Amino acid sequence: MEKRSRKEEERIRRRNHILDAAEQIISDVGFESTTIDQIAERAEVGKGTLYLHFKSKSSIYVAICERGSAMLNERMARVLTRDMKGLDMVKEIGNTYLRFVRENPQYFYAFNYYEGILADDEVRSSDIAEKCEENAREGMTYIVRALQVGMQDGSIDDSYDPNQLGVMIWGASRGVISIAFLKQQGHHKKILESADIDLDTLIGGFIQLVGSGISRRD
Amino acid sequence: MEKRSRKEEERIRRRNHILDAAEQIISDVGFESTTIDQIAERAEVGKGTLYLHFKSKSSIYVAICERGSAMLNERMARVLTRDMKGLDMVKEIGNTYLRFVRENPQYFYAFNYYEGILADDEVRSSDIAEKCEENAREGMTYIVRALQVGMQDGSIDDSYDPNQLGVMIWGASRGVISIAFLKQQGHHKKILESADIDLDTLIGGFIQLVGSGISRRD
Amino acid sequence: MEKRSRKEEERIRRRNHILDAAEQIISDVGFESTTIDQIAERAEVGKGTLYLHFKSKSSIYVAICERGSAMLNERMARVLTRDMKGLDMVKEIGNTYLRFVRENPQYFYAFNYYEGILADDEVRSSDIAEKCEENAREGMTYIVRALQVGMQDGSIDDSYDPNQLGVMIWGASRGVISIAFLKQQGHHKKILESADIDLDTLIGGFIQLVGSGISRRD
Amino acid sequence: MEKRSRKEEERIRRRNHILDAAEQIISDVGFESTTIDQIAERAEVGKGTLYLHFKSKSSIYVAICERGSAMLNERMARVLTRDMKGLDMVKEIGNTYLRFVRENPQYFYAFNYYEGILADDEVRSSDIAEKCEENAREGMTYIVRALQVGMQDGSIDDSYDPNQLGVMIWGASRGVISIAFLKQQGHHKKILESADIDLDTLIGGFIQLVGSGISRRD
DNA sequence: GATGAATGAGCATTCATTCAT
DNA sequence: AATGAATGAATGCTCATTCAT
Repeated sequence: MEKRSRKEEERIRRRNHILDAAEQIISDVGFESTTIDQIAERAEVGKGTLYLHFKSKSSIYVAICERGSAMLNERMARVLTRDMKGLDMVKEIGNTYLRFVRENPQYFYAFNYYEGILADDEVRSSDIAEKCEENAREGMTYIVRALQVGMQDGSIDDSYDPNQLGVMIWGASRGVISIAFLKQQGHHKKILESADIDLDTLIGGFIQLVGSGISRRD
Repeated sequence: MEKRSRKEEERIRRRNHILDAAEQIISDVGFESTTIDQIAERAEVGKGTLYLHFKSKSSIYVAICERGSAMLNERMARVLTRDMKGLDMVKEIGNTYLRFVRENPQYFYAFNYYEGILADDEVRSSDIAEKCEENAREGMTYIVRALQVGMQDGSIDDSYDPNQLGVMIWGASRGVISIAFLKQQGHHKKILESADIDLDTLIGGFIQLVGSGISRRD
Repeated sequence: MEKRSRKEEERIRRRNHILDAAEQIISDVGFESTTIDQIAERAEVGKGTLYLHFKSKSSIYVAICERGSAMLNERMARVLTRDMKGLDMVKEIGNTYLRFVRENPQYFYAFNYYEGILADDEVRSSDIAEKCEENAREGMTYIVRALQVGMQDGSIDDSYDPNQLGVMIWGASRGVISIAFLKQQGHHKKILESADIDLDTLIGGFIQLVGSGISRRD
Repeated sequence: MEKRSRKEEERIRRRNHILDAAEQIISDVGFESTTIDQIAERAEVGKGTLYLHFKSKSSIYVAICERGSAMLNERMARVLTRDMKGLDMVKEIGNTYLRFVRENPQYFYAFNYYEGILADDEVRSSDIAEKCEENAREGMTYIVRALQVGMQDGSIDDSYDPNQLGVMIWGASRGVISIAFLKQQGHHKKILESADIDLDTLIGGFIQLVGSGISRRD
């Protein structure tokens, strides 16, 4: 059993090594223009080796999404264990999300690109895509749970449907962070510079805006 | 001058005809898999003719963005002329945005795709990209103006910076609408169906959420 | 109309030029190991140009078969116009076949390879494959007609079914010529050299054998 | 010596096991698309193990030919031991061949494929290819022997050279059977269906044709 | 100006073979 | 002996762009 485990471990290490390389290349040149050759070269493995671990280029991308969403979920789950009002939990989940994408921008790009990949039915029905969907659902749940807690403890306006509210917050957060990232890349310079905005201020303000929108008014 | 003008007019008509064709193809098969040949065939012009009007495939995409953002701006500008409270103006701009992307989904995809294209320096520094940026800035301004009106007439909390708030609302709206579109395409089924959400409800709720967040509390 | 015709002519010339090149390469290295790049290089055209004229590699092969079978048919048809007994016609068709494959060995390889290509449904249902089948049917008919003539003029035993007999002769000829070609390539050396056989003697003997088999005995 | 023999026996068993697997796969998917991985999996051995027994993929194919031709020879040899006229022996050898390819179509395909493989000099000079050639020569001899018997007992026209006649009959038989197989696979439908032909009728007729061609006329 | 034939760099993927364990 | 992970050369095909007419 010892040996079996060693082998399996090595397999996973190799797989992660390839994903690391892929993430680096994607960060450098973007999803669209990343090629299999580049990934193989960066990972210092043969091109064929990639296909031992992943069925196709798309499935590498999906695997990156899976890895990223699992990491993010882990962090968000931890917020729910803390002793605070639901409203603060929601805000804290927002901050967690922000920190995560700051530290791991490649995953943010991956998440955005993910939907485009799923056009391929082959990929869509794969185990890894399934897991990816499940992760997304789970992440969504953390937001909804925090909202429910807040509605229960009175910190959040309970006239909203928590599921719908969760989706809105999820989508809106993606959008705002997306804008913030565009700025980092130098896009929409005129707009964003005129507003004198940095990532933290923008997201901070947004969390406050949402917080204000959902908080109970007495 | 008459003849010159006639010629120029014909040029613009032709250019718009090509863009129409490109939009149709993109609506049918998506941005990534649209080819120059398809566009030329649909436009009923030679492939070479495309290159008389556009420097590259990317520049066609940028031109579509430009056209779309100009159309959107026109509609948003009209909201500002109406006699209503600033808060309602903001909401109405949101509704205008929603109606626009419902009626012209191809532009929504185009806006999202646009940023990816800008990686190409050649495109980035083109006149048309410049105009595109200018349009985005202008659109942004309409939101800011509505916010300023609201802060002045007392319907909107004036403790926010209107520029920052504008960016947030812009980004958040994009994100929420993006989610709604994903649902239409059948993505994230598990999450979105569990929340029992349709486009109108989601956006309506979101506008209410933002409205609630920014409205002045007495 | 003049210009139109010139264009079309050029197109056909180019197409035939590519087929010439393909035939040469196939003669040199065999069907299986011929690559698109080799054909393009030999034809002195870009790789993409090949795909302007042919949908796929397989369709180039089918086109070669079509060209070859059309040429062969033309020659066989001419035999039927001659003033001779049916039995002699059959023998002369055999000799015509022999001369054809001697002068154009590449077509013999092509015919043998043809069936393997048809596995691809895409190719199988193409216009060119259709034409190829039609040519094969037509060629077969020439043999059957000669047999019918012979049965009518009393030179051929009319107790056979001419259609069945035609298929047999067709198949047997293919087989014998195939053996003869193997010898040319140095295969089955031991067998063939021990029999001290050259192509002409072998085929000549075979034609005599068949002739003897089908001739009427009084 | 006992132990040595045991080992050797095991080696041969393993070798044959691999060939069995290879034949099965080839029957299923055809020669061209059979892969080493498939063979290894079906044989339930590691891919590397294949290379302990066979130098290359081609040499597996050659080994299949060797096995098949040895089996066929065994059957044909038995015909020669029977008490019958030479002409009937020839016909019976024909029938034996027919029965063999009906029961073992994979060998028929293998024989046809064999020549293509021999282009590779490496394979051509191998021991196993040598043996294959020897088998073919031996099979040829059985036909020649039967012809000689017939010429001696007066049932076959002795104006032919028996070696040449043997080659013709061998080649022609291959050709006719090949046609019959094509029909089974649905090729040349138009031709073959118009002749209303089944395998047995075709081959039966062919044996009769040859028999008639070679039989002595008084 | 308008055309579309020609181009060829670029790509994802396959698979026979090797070799360290 | 047996294995199977690793390899990378090789391949068919695409498509944005050019340029001679």
